[in-house]
Amino acid sequence: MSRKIFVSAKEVADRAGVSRSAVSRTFTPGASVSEETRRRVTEAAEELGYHVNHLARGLMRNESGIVCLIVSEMDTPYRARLVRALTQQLQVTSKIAMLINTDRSDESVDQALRQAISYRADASIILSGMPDKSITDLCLKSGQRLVLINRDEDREGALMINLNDRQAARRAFIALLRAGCRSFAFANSEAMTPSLMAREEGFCAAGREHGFEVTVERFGPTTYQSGAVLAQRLLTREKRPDAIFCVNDLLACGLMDAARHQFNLVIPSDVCVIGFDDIEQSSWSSYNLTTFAQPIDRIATEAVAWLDRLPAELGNSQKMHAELVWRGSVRGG
Amino acid sequence: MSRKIFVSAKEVADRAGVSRSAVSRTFTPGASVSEETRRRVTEAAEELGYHVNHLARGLMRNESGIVCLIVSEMDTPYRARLVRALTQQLQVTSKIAMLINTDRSDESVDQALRQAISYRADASIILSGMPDKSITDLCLKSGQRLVLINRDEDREGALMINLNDRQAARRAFIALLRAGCRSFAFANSEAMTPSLMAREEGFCAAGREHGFEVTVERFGPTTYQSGAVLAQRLLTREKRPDAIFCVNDLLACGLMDAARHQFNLVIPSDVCVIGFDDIEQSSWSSYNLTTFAQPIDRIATEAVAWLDRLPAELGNSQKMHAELVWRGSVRGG
DNA sequence: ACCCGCTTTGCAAGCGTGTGCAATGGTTCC
DNA sequence: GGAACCATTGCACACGCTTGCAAAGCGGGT
Repeated sequence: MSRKIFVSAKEVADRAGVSRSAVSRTFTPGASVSEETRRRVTEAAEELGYHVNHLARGLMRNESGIVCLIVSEMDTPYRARLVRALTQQLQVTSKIAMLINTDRSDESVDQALRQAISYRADASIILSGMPDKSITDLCLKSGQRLVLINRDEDREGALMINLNDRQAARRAFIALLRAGCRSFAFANSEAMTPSLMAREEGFCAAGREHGFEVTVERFGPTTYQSGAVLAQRLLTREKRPDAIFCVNDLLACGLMDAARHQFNLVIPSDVCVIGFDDIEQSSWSSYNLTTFAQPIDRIATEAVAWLDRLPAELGNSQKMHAELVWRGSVRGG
Repeated sequence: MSRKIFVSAKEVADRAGVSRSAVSRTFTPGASVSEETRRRVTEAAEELGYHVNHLARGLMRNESGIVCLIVSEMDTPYRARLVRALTQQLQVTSKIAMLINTDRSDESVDQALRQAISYRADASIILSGMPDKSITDLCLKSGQRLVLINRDEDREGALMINLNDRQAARRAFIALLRAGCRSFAFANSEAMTPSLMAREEGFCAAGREHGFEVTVERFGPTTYQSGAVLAQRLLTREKRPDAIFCVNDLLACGLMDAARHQFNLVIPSDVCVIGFDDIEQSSWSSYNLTTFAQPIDRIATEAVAWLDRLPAELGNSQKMHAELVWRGSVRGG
């Protein structure tokens, strides 16, 4: 509760011998100020260490410059990279990221959006979870922009950025088929988020179309540890799969480690593996995992660019393409 | 530039048939409001979707509730975990994290602090880089709290949280010595930050005390890729080291992968490795790396707790203890 | 009936800005 | 010289909130 004593425009004005408006205008791009007064103001501001109060400015302009990033488990490699790309991109367009962690309860996405409203954020970008419609409606009605990344459910007025998960999954199947695999499995978590389920469905559908049945196994959260459990379940079947598509690189890493160290299998000769996300670890030589790269920078760029668009051109759905990155966990390639 | 139309306290007051003060008091813990009016106010607020404007509140109270996290390369496993822990802890004490990325130029830490001042942040927590003294002085003079994590340089009035890097490094040496190693190397990056250098110095000092010379090699940024290069340099020496202390787990992973896949060495029988940070990957069975765990949660808790302390008790330095986590990359244990 | 103390409530000032409006002063053009 | 124009500047109000202050209401004790 320390008394804060930031220097205000009034003090700068006094020191520079001008009116307070002059100070305000000096720091407002495009405002009318003579070269002389601008010089004197900036000088005085420099000496006093003056910085425009963005809280007050936001209050007046009705535009805070704040954008909320709502995310859970943000130390996950993929999420961390996305958060990094987003904050960076926001700064480029002179906005600033407010980070809200929704690790705790389920309703906390709603809680997070309430915070966003309280701080009069210009926009919220949701990377995890799905907020209630009532609260997103309130956001939109209040004039707040909303971006949903890989969230799938429809929200009129929001920007929705999604991957072509289904198509990528089909592509994965084809790749494994061409590699000579004949017994296919899909390793999923129990998170059941739309994009994860889309990958599962796409893979199974592709299998059926080619006359193969796909073994699906689901377990726990989408983590390395779950990958080990899934390996346990899949690789002990009497008909051991020779191709496993993992819903996620993290899972894939866990599964590969278990396959090698517990079951002494060789990848890719005994079993081929494909992942999703292209996290950094996938390129590490212990994994060398063939996987799908999300266009993270493009996602971030598009999301942020949309925030400055006029409401007129609110085309509200962007489909992104996940590119297959060939590495050593699939034969041939 | 969409017109925002958040609902204000005035509207709630009108609807509830009370004064604007009443509604303000309803949302101010500890203020004097009768049960009856509070009920009517909350009801009206609920119907209208009212949320206190934290910008305006911050302006009045001179306390924004905002805390800036200043960090570069935040998708690095260790940093990401720290950021997560900090945001979570901040939310627990009903503050909110503003995330500032300083990946770009060198002066951008200063830039970041200017942003923090502009948004009248109650505090700034610096995880990367070292700001100029003039700007930190301005922060402190303005009544902003400052926390430096693993930044080492002195800043009167700020809280500095550091690890016992030197001591941990000595501990690493002892462990390797006890494992029977006789040829020691230290793998460092060229980042040269105080804590990394402290680890190097501590390790070398311990070596000298026991009559061993430690081979030091430094290369590039503190990444997985650098680890591979360092492996190249260290493992091709005529007297190949049988113990390598890596400044960081990321480096260690890269080094281990190169040692195994390029040089066909077995860990720990051919060479023992110790890392630092205990990132998640260190526990993955491909690495199973003996390393030092930073007390991330405690760091976050202490940092955030300090923000609420009275200025009287500003003890400004906290030494944290990094705990050795025994895994399989060192013989014995 | 009166006074005292306590809780509740409204009024109004103020936080640090942005900006419309009118006034000022200078320059150019006829 | 006067009119017309333009850039610059200061005044004052607004933004949405908190909070000190005083007034109002109320109950109880004498």
